[in-house]
Amino acid sequence: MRSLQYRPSSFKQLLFSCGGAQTLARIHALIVISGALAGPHSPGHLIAAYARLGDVAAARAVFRTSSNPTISTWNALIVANSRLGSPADVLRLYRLLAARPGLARPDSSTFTLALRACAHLSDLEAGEEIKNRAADLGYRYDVFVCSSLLNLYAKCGKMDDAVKVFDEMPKRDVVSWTTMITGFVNAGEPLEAIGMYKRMRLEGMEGDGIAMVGLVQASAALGDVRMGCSVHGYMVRREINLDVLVETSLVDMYAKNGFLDTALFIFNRMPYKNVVSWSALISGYAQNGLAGDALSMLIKMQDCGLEPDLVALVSAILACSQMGCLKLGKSIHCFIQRRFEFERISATAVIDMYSKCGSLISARALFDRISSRDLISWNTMIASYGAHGCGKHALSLFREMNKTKINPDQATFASLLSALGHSGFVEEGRYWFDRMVREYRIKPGEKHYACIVDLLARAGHVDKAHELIKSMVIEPGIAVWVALLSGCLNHKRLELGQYIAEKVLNLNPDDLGVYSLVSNVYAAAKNWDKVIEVRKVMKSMGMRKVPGYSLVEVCGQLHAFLMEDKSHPHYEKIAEMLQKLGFEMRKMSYVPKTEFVFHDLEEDVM
DNA sequence: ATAGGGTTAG
Repeated sequence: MRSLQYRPSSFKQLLFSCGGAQTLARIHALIVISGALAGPHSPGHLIAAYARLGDVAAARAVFRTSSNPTISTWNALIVANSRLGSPADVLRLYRLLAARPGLARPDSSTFTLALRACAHLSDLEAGEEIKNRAADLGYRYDVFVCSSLLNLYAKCGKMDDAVKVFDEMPKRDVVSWTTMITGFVNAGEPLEAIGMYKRMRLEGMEGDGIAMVGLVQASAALGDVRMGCSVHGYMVRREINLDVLVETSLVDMYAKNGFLDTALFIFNRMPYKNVVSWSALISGYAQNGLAGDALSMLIKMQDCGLEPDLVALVSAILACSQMGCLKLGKSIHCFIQRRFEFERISATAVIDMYSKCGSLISARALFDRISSRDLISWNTMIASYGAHGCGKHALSLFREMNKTKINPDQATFASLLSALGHSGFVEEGRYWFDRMVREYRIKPGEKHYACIVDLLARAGHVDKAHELIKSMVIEPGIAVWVALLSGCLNHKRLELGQYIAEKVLNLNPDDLGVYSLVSNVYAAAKNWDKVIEVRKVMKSMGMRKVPGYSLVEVCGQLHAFLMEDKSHPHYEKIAEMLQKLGFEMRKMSYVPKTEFVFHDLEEDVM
């Protein structure tokens, strides 16, 4: 370093390669001693070096020593603020320059930095102003300026405007293409994103790792693991560096779509993982119903010394709702409240958890605390009422929702119709189904038909339900037929029931409950050959599949009950209580339907 | 030599 002391032009290189704060301080000292700052050399590089280390205070201090800062010196200071994540300060500095032309003339870097700050703040208005100013100064078609403008539009949900700018660009590079790809992914248009990539390849441009992240996300959104896999292979073949972000997006793509082994394999081999990588895996487990694995991963993450972020905790909440772990769910909720700001997404997840764990009151209390509810928060609360058999509450909440600016979607109606059905509100159900189609212009899907068929069939309108199915535009699936079938059973329409049962069996259901219903229909019709046949299928399935069970949490302890399961330590007491309850219910004139149930079950429980 | 695009959740 001593030999460099008197050669100020070498400082530039030195500053660029300098590693730590201490080295930088020494170089700074040398620069001061050599008198380089007083000379014609701009302190921009020194400021930039401090910016790279995130030391804005030092960057500012150096800036203040400069008497006539050039635009690069200004830019260096702006970068320092940008690095620190202070977009408001970036804009403040930009405005200072814009307001006083005598200071220094903003260049492409200045505009780019300012536009990026606007994207951070989602400030379209400021962005437009900057864009116009940039155009005036001759930067209208600058690739950097345009790319940051594209990004601003994309972040503000203005893909139409982004497309306009993009199409007018005379030159595009990998960044501008990638901005469009990512923009479409985030806009929920993965097919458009893929289309962009194809166009890019047609123009002879190769994508890099960041572009691949966009494609991996698009594959994940489409549930197209084959495509995701080929993107993965492409990166390996082209020796694109698989950094944390790329690998995390791969873990997410595989995990989300049920390929948890693959996801875990990649995850385990990641040389460096961060909180986001862990969260991606945890959410993958939770989304695939592997609640236990999700929770044990959360614990493992903490054992590795990492603090779970909100995403990991929301996934853990999801796991709790699947397992009915009210106590754990509550404590995670408290943990979230202590550490994070009140936030809509996590609140909605917690509402769902409380509801699924049986605590409807807590769910509603939290719903009332959300000040700006969105579609999903409304849908979740309406579905909660439905699941608890509170059709009235679901309907009145739905009416309240209609007073807001948020329009119900197909999920809202699926929840509403199911709520009305479970409460036996036949007329209301038919009424809202009708309005959904006519007024809200929502095309009924499988779920809606299943709800309405269930509702009609339950109320004894089996033929009407059958007619509705025949009038369906989409191919009726298992759910619809099962709804009708169960109506047939309840109303002793066994001739039709057997015909429907046949249809259901032909669709190869994957659900033991469906076979059980089919078997009951045949049993009611005394078609014993068929009963034996179906039970055989069930038996072979039972070996492969985990049968459904109910869970209840008592004092933080989970108790699971399977069909015909006597393994619980307090089985005797429980059976005794069940008998008592059955007796009480009969006294209140409730007549349980046991006539179709298998004999062994009948003897055991009733 | 300064600047633009990237990972997880209801």
